[in-house]
This record gives sequence, C-alpha cells and structure tokens, in this order.
Amino acid sequence: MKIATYNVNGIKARLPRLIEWLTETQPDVVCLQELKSSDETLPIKDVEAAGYGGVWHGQKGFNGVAILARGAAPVEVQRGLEGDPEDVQSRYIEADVFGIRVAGIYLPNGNPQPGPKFDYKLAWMERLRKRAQALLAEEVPALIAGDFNVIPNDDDIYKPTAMADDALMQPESRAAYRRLLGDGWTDALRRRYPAGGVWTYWDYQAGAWQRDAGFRIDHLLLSPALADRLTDAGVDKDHRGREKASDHAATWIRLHDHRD
DNA sequence: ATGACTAATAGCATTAGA
Repeated sequence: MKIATYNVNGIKARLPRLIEWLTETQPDVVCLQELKSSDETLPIKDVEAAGYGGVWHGQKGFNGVAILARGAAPVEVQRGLEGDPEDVQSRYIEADVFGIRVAGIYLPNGNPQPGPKFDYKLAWMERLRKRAQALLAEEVPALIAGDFNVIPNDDDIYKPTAMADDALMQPESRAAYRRLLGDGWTDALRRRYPAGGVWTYWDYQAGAWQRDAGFRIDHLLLSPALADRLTDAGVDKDHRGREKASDHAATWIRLHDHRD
C-alpha cells in the first residue's frame, strides 16, 4: 500500500497536475494540503472521476486539507484540533481508511518570527502533540502526514544558513517536532534515508529547483505498528519539474500489505 | 533587502506562503 502527502498549493490551479499524478502513481491514500478553496468550490467530482473518494476540509483562499482513498471512502473521525476554540483555520483532518487512522495536517508556517504567527505555530504543535498522544494511546495503526513546515535537521536542507532565521528551522520548532518523535512516532523518510539530503520543497524563486536548493518539510510519521510495516519511502521529484507544478513534491511511503 | 515567484481575492494591489 502506498500512502502519500502532497501540498498542492491551490487545488484549482493544480487540478490537471493532481489528476495526472494520481493516475500515474496510483497512491492508495493521499493527504492533500493548501487546497486554497472553500468547500463549495472544491473540485471533488474531478477527483472522484479519477477514482478517489475523500473527506474534505476547505477554506476560502488559504489552508485547506483533505484525505483521499483510491476506490474507497475514508470515514471522517475529526476535523480541527482541540485546545483553541478561536481557531477557524482548516489545517487538520482525520479519517479511518484501509484499517489505518490517517491524520492529515497543514502545520502553520510561523513566519515572521518572533511574533504572533510563530506563537500560533508553536501552540498548534502542542495541540497536535496532544492529539497524537491520544492516537498512540488508542493503539490503532496510525499515521500523521502532511506539510509540517519544520526542517528537522541541518541535513534536511541544501544550506542551513539560507534559512537560519526562518520559523521552519528555529530551535523551538525543531524541539516540538522532536517531542512528537519522542512520544513514539517514526519519521518514515528519515528511517529510509538516515543520512538526510532528501528534499520535498523547492522555492519558486531564484531558480531553486534548477539549483536543487530544496529542503524537507513534508513528513509521514508512523505509529509503532505501521513503522514495522514500512518497506520503502520516497519523493515524486519528477512531477516537481513539470509545467505549472506545485512548489512541493508528493512524498510517499509503502507499507507491507495485501494491496502490494 | 522583504526582493525574487505563485495563487487567491478582488484587482488595476495586497496577502500569504516558506
């Protein structure tokens, strides 16, 4: 079974590329981020026509997450994180599909830092950690996948000094990410490529793609039961180089499963 | 240095992204 996370940077602008990627790579489960579309204008029928059921949590203009499943309908468990009743941003959705609890996240960017956006990011990470701890306590096979907006280590970026002052690699952001892992989650790409050097994002600006000036911020975290089933992981770089691509590439894992 | 790119919204520029 193949499970992927893909920040599409606007699902309406990306629709041909998204359908193309779904058709070519046939992932079984997909977490999407940055839909940038209200629920009313989401192209759900186009995705269904490509063979995918889904649960959707849109928002006009910004944010927005979804979980898709090939030939199946994910069963929604929760949307949004507890801990801040004022928070209306569409950044979290959780569903059961193929016997796995899937949490799709779009973690706040947090720039500029310091400031209220960075405070929101760190608070959001603690809210996520509480939910993640509850998932582990349930002992269901679980996965948290999405755009974490955290560069975990210096070898997860082409040049650490380039982003030294950015919210994505502040010590507080990294510490919060490490606390998640410390609770018992496995960073699948890190396990597959322990030496780092794997990128999932390349800025549109300054020829970052052509220079391979990227970094890794899209992650799939596995509960212990799923970590035992991990057989491979990677990044669909090819699609990042195509016309009208997202600035992120889809990032995926394979799990040992009857769907293999 | 707050730019370079891109998407969305409501335009004839701004916000947000990372």
